[in-house]
Amino acid sequence: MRWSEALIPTLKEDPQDAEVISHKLMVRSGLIRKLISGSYSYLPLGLKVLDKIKTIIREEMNSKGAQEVLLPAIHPPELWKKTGRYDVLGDVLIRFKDRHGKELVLGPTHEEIITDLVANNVRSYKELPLILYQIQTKFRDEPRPRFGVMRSCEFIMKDAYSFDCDTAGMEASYKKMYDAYCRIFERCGLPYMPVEADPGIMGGNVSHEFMVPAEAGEDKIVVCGKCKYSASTQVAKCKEGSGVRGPGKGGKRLPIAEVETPGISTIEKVAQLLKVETTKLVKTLIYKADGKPVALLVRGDFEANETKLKNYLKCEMLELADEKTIEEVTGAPVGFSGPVGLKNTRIVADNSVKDMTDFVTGANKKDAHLINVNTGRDFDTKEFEDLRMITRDDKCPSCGKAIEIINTIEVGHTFKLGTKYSEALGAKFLDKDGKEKPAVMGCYGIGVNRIAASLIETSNDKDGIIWPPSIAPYEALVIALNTQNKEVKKISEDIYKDLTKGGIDTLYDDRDISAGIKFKDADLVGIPVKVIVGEKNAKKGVVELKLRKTGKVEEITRKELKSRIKSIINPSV
RNA sequence: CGGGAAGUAGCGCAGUGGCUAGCGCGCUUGGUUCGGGACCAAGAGGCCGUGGGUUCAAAUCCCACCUUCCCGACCA
Repeated sequence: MRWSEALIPTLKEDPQDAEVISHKLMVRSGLIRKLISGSYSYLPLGLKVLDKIKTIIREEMNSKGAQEVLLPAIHPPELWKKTGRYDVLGDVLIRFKDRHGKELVLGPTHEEIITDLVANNVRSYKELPLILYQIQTKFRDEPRPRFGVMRSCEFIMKDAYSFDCDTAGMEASYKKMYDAYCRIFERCGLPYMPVEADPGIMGGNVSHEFMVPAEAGEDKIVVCGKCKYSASTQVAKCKEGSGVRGPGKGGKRLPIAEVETPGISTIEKVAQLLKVETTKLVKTLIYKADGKPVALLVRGDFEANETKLKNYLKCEMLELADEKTIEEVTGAPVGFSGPVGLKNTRIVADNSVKDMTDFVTGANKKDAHLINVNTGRDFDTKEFEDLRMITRDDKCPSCGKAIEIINTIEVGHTFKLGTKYSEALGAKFLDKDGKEKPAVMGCYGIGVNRIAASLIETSNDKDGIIWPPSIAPYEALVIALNTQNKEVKKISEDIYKDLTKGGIDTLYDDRDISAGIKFKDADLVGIPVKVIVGEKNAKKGVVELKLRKTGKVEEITRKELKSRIKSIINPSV
């Protein structure tokens, strides 16, 4: 492609509405433009990147025997109602009506649709296993689209689904996809790490997230430098008693007493007023689990982990109770809840509360707290579990050494689904033993746009993007420094044609503008290999080859050029 | 949905009651340049987010709404 004919609107300055680096650089380098919040147009250069990522994904999927399909984006709500996700997804699911008044939804993901397809077309164990995938646009009404294409309402996802006769088969399919994912992210040049994660509303009990460490990441994971343990903070187990500043164990059991705390309703303020550490307080959080109130107790300095609570309670919907419910349950306004005297409410407690004695809680009474509360004496619960968020002071749940908590971007997620969808949608097959069984499923997602954004997030400098050859919009850029010079122009043209013919994806900057602009644009757009044709070198019969990543310069004859570039962009050949 | 910020030329911004709304970059034309965002000259380009109000007079003050960004809530 000739730059003079291409639509590559680069910008000198950061766009006013971009905050994170990848967003700024994607806009500045002419990859994307915003239409509305959470919805972006891909310009020629941006689309080329997406296409290269898709090609890598297809190659790796196909090599594992997965077959590509294309499912519709418009779905009937009935399928979503069958699995209950019509309600669970809530406002995220975009709903609308056609001209006949029939309700339709836009696909936020495709478990329901693919399972329905398999249910209608697969009858026998002989047709399994099956792995189907597609690369398609998903629609989600995100509560808060953010960071350019990192979290958008319309995005491209590669989603794959495996169907097997039994759990062992599913495990094998899962392994195949897991391996393919590692290959994909590796080939895209991403520093990724797979971590244990929570399946959330997808269902199933095991899932892995593929994370790219980046400051701008929205997710947090725990990593252990010693034993390589890594997990999403949502699921990372807290070793009992491993949080620092443990509660004062033992001691006397002092008589329970009420203290006045007018208008003091936060943990910090109560601790301040009573002149005690927040570790002497117990937070009481009232939740609604499938509509029923549940009280969760957590030591004052810890944070509740709703994922763990939800999994422990085995409920579909879990949300913090609203003010009205809290008043009904506790008889007091928000901020004064406590376990003592709670009626008709299940009380569950985090392990951090187990050994605490003489602690502080709300009194279930406006402007009052209780001191010297003791489990067993003043209230009771047998339900102690790991229900809090891990902190950086916790110890590695695997080896007990220090851990780190880092920000990451989720670029992929794989799930062992089991039979949740196949049962709900009737994806059954006749097995060898003549019995009808539901297919055992797995599902596997990759955010295609997110791969591009995460790469930029982890690979850039003050001048712009640094693409790896594998997903760069072009592999090489030929710069004719002075297009007015006949010789320079001729050599550049020849090189451009020669490289292109030789199978190197080449962009040719033939614009009649100053060299400085060409260099700045080249660095901004970040094409890995620059071939610079200037007057002086032309006379010497050489051209200059400069690498974006290292800045390394070599002078090279035109004869050697093609094979040298090939060895750079594809080292294995 | 709660808190905060912002909307003026394609982009980045200035203009806080006054007469024809500016600056830089970009764009067009002509000329000079040509190895890291060159220079000269002449141009084009604005419902000052929308609607209402206050005023002799509003980009500027007031109200409502829309849009965007950030933090939180939420999130596969």
